[in-house]
Amino acid sequence: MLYCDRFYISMKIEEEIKQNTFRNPHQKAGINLLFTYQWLIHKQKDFFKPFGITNQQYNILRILKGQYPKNISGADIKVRMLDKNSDVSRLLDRMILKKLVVKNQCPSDKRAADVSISQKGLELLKVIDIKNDSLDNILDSLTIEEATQLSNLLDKSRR
Amino acid sequence: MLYCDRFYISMKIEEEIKQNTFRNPHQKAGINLLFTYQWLIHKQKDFFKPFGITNQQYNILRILKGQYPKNISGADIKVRMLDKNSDVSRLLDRMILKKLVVKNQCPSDKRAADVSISQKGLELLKVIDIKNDSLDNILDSLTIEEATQLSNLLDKSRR
DNA sequence: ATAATTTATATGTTTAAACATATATGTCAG
DNA sequence: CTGACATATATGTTTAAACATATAAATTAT
Repeated sequence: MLYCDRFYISMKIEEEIKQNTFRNPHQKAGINLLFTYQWLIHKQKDFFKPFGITNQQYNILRILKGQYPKNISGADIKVRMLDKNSDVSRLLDRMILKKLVVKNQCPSDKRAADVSISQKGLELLKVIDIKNDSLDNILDSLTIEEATQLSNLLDKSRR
Repeated sequence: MLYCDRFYISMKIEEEIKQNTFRNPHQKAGINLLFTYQWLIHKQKDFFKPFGITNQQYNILRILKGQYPKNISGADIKVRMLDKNSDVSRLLDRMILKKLVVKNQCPSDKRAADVSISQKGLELLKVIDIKNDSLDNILDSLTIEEATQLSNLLDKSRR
């Protein structure tokens, strides 16, 4: 966590969006989820910016590293992604331009792609991993128990 | 809630993104938050689509209705928005084209805009409000206590 | 009063999201 | 084997997000 953030006073969602009443606790939770996402995603964006990649690109690198040295298809990447509506095809195009990933036609299914992380991609992840703590620590005002509880409530939210 | 959803079996985040291990509970909570946001935002997008507006446009309509019949400036809209990085200027342009909002120059501060919801905007909100339940009910697998708890944990997440 | 600074909004540009459609390969029923 | 359908990916187009910069009015300092 950045030092200056220690002086940041946390605000409730009511104050953050200057709205004092909500229809019900469910509406409030939903709005808070949308707001907190924006808060988190912008923190993450700031974190990734010096490395020249976006959140989604990092997400793909992580997925590919998890499979390394195996190849994986674009469809397989998609089911592992956080945003299932991602345009994987063009996301990969941009990452190929940066030489972070390698793509070939899959020999056993000529429709599919064989995608894997490149040496350069692995090295980038290694550099990012050194600073990983500051990524995880974005949420460290929660205790371990609270983080677990939050995750469980989010699972339950989706039915 | 849609009838067909009653047959949907909720999955934990591990299954949803096919990732079994996380660095720590905080990383897991963060990933779950990003994933659940995507789940929620796409549900909401589907909800708003028949009305011809986006989530952000609805958000602005709500804000303007909250002030109605008072005018409010673009900057004031921004501090009330869920996404503080919104391009309010062009968002309003699009809504003016749809005749959902009205914008004039503020006489007491000629830099500022006096924005208010139009009659057409109010009527649209009225139609949407009738179906509001299905918006709030997106999260109704949570009890009232859980929804409150989730909201509190989200507040705490942001320090 | 004037220059410097801040604030409110607009605009230009690049990149990505959203959505529909196309193409090519694979699978399966008959 | 053939036709119908499913799947994997690519591409075209429209719209919006991201970011920098510009303009104009208001505020502040000197």
